[in-house]
Amino acid sequence: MMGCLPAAVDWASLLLPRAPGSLHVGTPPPPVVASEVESGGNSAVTVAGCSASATTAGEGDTNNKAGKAGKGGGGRGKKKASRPRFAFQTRSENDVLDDGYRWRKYGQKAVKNSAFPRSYYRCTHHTCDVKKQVQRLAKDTSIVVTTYEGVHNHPCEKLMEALSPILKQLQLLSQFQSCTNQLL
DNA sequence: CGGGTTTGACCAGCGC
DNA sequence: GCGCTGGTCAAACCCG
Repeated sequence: MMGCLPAAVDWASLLLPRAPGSLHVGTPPPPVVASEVESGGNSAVTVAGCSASATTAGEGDTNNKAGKAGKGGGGRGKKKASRPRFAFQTRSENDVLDDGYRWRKYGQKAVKNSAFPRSYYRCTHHTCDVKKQVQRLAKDTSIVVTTYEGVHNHPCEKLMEALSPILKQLQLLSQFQSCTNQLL
């Protein structure tokens, strides 16, 4: 794919505890129509918790009313598991933002009120059952809505690799602060 | 050849 | 109860 941590995503800010409305993890907040947060020139990330409907689109209708021919193979259904779920909008040319994890696409659906299909991804890690949905906003096609479901139960090498320099800087900074405190 | 993507079909939830 | 819609499966296909 591409490099880790594209510039379009302010991952550092995502990882930090933020004010209410910025990031919800695991708690089903009220329906969110998140406002955009410009961070830089070309990047915008909006984090929104979501309980049921994470998409807000408003036009088009390209659903597939597939004729249901009888064929063996089915046998699944949707589980309404109340897993931690959160969504955020990214202004990006790429539908799939590289968050450091490896994802395998397992489906794509044309959803109602959206000219763009919704893609379904699943974490390729054996023990991990995290899913994510990716969809472009019909209103603003430059905005990609990514909905994560579940929490990774394994480390992300790429993410840690990317964060290690930042962590080192933080450690140095904390050391520096403790030194200055002693001097004062 | 193995892993990932595409795509058609099935199934269940929900609204009317 | 029925139809619509979203979510998922799995075979076929693609690519390194």
